[in-house]
Amino acid sequence: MTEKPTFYITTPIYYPSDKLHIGHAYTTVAADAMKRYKKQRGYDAYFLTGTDEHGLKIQQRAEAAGLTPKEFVDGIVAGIKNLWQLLDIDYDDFIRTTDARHEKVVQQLFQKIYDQGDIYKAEYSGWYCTPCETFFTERQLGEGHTCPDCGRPVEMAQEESYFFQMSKYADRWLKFIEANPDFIQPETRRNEMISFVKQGLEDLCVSRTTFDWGIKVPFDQKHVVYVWFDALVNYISALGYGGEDDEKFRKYWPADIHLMAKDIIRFHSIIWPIILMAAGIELPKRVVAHGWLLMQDGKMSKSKGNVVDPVVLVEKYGVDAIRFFLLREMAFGMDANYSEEALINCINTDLANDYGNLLSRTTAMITKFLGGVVAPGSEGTPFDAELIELAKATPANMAQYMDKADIANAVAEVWKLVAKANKYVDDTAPWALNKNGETERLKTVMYNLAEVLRQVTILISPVMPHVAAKVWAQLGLTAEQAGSDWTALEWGGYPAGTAIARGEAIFPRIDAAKALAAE
RNA sequence: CGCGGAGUGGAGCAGUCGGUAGCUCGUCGGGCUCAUAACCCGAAGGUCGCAGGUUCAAGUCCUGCCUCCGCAACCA
Repeated sequence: MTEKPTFYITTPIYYPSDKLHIGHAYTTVAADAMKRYKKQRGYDAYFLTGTDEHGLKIQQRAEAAGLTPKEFVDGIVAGIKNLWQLLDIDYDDFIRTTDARHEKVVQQLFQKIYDQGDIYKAEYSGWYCTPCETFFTERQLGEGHTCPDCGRPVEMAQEESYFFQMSKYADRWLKFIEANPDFIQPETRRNEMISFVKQGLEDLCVSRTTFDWGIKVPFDQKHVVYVWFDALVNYISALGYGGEDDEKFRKYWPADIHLMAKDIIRFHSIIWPIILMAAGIELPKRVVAHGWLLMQDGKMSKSKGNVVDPVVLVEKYGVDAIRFFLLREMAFGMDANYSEEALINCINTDLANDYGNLLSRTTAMITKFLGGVVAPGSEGTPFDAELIELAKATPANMAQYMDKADIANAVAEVWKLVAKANKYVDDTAPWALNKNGETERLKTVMYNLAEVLRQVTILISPVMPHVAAKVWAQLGLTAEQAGSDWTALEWGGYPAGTAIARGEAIFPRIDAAKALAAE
């Protein structure tokens, strides 16, 4: 037995200071769809997500709630795992930065890099808000040098910190990026990162003494490891890097894709690779940044009170519909506008009218005209050839985008086939064939439609994991007969002579006025 | 002169090497009647932010300007 090729994909680890919103859901759903797609194509795909649980903000939130930080994050993490279950996220591992396995690796790496002289002690100075115990950058400050959180004036303060000598690696980083033009995607982000590094890199502050909810610096217990040196390491600590059992690390690293939103591309494409360079570890293959879901009034944020809770949407519209909408609407790397109207419109047109209705009209005709049994007839026409040709080309068309993490266009390719099938119904006019008693021809048409539906459903199931079961039931197939991976895409896989079973609409149309009024 | 992105028919977006401006939704008209008032066909609607420049030819390249958005290290 030959080894399957591996595919390792990650989402960022989320900060559990609050419930997650639809944006987090987007990142995770996208990663999940890519993992499922790779699995379909025969890869040994591994998908990691998790939470970044340290830091002052968590400590403060916990205190406010009268809990220990660990108790506090345990509660939030339970909610996050629940959300991923609701969204059908098939992750292979969930790393928490409070896991012992993670803390060990962070300390080990910190020590190693310190020992080789790339971490040094110095004074950190910045704008400090004493009540909030937080440093802010010039840009983060409010009017007249005030704290963006509490609004009180901030002051210049100093603190002893450890610094990671990133500046030393800037040239090596630039050379690496030049040699690996696809490392950062999309290209506009790559250009952004290059120009950022060319401006000159500052050394990174990697420890703090102003709070203690974090991983202790191994050789200086006063200090706690600061954010990125802690969080980013999750991608390898979860694989058992540096431990006695590092089988997963050897198998899956380097990661194929680190997926994230554009705001944290810098950390993943600059800081993380440089940490790895310093540690002598191989770099990931690609860092992919997607855009944001924007609300009518701009960026989603707690202060604007415009965050969208994915749980509510899933309960209202169903998992498949939400997943489909997110992945279809968001053009690769770009921001997209979110609105519930757009969501409903997407469900009604793409899912109900195009796909759902295709299944509905197909099963109705098979039932009415052919007594509910599908088997190919003996007569074909150029219309058939055209449809079959597109069906055969669609997987490759889809793959061309999917392999670039451009899910929206990948879905669009599948939908071209759905549209073609709807047109095929009009072109062939099965009701006329029925009237004229052209049974052989009619059988062929209906078979082709059933087969296209089978193909489309397999192709779209990484995006909508639930829909297949419903479609198979209506097409009279068991999951085994229908097939689930790309080897099942051979044209003609629908078993001849199958009795179908008409059913309820898989995606009922939504009355927009009513749905929105029910807010 | 801090950095970057965006400005294309009513809305949301494509436009690769410069060569008659496309897609989805919406609107209007027609067709069909198998279907979830769904499907199919057709039409209207754009001086491609503004002003210059290069060119036989510019949404596409160059210069300047205007508007909006994001970003400097714990908001996907």
